[in-house]
Amino acid sequence: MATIKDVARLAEVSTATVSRVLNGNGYVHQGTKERVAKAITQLNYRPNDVARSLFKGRSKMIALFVPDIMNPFFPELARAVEDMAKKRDYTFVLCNTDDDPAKEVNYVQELKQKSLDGIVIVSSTISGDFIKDVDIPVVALDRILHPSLSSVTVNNRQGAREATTYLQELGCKRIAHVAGPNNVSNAEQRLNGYLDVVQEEDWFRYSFIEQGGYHFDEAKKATERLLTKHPEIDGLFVANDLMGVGALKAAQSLGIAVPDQLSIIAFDGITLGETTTPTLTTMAQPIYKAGARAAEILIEQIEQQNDQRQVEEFTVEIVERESTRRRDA
Amino acid sequence: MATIKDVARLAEVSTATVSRVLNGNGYVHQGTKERVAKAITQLNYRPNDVARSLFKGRSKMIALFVPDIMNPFFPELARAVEDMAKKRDYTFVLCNTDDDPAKEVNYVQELKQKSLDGIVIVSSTISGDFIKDVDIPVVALDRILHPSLSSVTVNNRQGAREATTYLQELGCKRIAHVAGPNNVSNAEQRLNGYLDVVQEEDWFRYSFIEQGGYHFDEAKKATERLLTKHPEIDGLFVANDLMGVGALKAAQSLGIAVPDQLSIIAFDGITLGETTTPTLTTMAQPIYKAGARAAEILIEQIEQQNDQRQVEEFTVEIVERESTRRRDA
DNA sequence: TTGTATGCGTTATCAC
DNA sequence: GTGATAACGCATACAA
Repeated sequence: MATIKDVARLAEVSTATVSRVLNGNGYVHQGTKERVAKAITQLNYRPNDVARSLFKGRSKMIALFVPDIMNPFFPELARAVEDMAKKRDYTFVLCNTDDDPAKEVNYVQELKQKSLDGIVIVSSTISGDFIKDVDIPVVALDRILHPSLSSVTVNNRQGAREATTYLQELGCKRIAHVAGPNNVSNAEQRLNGYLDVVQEEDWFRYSFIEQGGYHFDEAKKATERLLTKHPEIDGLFVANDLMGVGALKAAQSLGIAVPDQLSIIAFDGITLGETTTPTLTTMAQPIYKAGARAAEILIEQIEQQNDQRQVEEFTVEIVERESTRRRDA
Repeated sequence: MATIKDVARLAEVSTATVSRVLNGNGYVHQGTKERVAKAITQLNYRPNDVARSLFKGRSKMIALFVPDIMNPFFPELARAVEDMAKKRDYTFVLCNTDDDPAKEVNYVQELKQKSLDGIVIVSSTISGDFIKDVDIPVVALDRILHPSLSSVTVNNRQGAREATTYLQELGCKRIAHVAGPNNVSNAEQRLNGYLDVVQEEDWFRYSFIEQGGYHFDEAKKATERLLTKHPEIDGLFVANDLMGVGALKAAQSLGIAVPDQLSIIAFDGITLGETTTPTLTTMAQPIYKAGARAAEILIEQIEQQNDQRQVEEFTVEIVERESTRRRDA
């Protein structure tokens, strides 16, 4: 690989001048500029980003932390962040944290050694105190982590209210909820939204709620428990789509017809919900937009175009598919 | 961040000595070693990887190129490569190429400026001539790219034969194929495996084959065409699971019962096939193992533990689920 | 408008 | 055993 010295030699100028034309800084005579440009193309010269990083202390790299890219919610988020990174000339690093705080801290450590410029993080486990002391920009995505951080989320509580109300309007009389993990902010908000709507109903009891931990299998079992102990359930709000598919499977295994006997609505709007039979009604997030916006905020923060904390909340929208149907009166 | 100089000063030695204890190179007195170690912990010193990279010309980073992480085949591959990277102390960069040769070339360019150490690539579009001239190690995964490259794949042709034979053994008399794109090596191999089994059958005609381009929607349409023009089809081999789900949907929309009237078997073994109704029978690849092995070979090549080209082929295995059933005689 | 010199934080070479 | 010091490739402060 040619270096800036080779270019300087060929163009018969100093390296400083080459650097100037490279970065468009300072004055440089039109004629020499052209000589340098010619030398650059002749040698097919590309600046060494590592040397640049060393000098600048910045690397033009950002990372996305997700619990596990194999969870079908995250690929679209990853794609969005990567697209924005590329658009802004950043390299995209992906880290799977398994919701393990030790791994998260370890990643931060290693990436800082590489002068990583910033992190978009989806996490509920990392200590807020740790993350606020990380001295590079961090943007929380999908879940709130710490009040000092910028974040991009959706209106989970309101969305959950709408989902539950939708089931009511369909004519469901007994609406249960398969909840996400109780230490995750968005799961709590979805639970609260559900409670907002049903808590005052005379039939309501807490036994209409079961934990599904955002996992397919757990949700399937949770749904089986719900439908067994409360056969009167005719509507189910599930905290995310992955669990929603688990719920679908549970109903099937118990011989309960969806949507004829039971309407199911979930949350997220991932593609998975379009491939099941019946397809899954859901409160769809603008997943791609949220991911892209998080990356954009991060980059603005890195480049100090906008240094202050930003909190953005997108709106979810119902997507009616086959797993819900109006009940006959 | 503390630097090696700070450590040297605190331990009252030279930076050279600190470097020695850091890397375990050269002789250093036990006592000084301890002093240095103490200074390191006291300052919470971490070496600057950028400076190291600049000196060494290597970055301890590897990349994975995939067409699109949103395609459900790739997240497991990405996870595998990332896990192996982490295990060997490499940082993991993810690139979505959209099967666009220009983007691929551009990524290579930019990553080389960052001294990226190597690439695991899933691609059918990049020019083999270009990639063989990339002067860092490259390992092809899932698809063959160029004869000079190391690669990790599966026995596509044999797997396709087994899938087709399996349908025959089930009693299917007219077996059609929804094929992948015709410029992709593994898709061609799967098509050939199908042909190996059915080409000599007297009923066989090329109209039993339709292109699905490895896309859900295309496969759905292709299947509708197949089942419309050949209502006698009772067995379908689909070139991958994503398309298999599309085929399932097509059959449903035509009112054809799977597996009662039509048995469907696909290829890959991704999780998606477990969530459909009926679940999808498939020739399952050891996706995670293949990804991990590709990364391992890459790293061996980078670290010159094993410099020569490696070609590994894993074996696929049938996973019988609900989309196939023995036909009554 | 351009060149010289210095530093970014490491590692390796060569003395001592 | 240990310490100066050059070098990795670039960008900037300062001179000219």
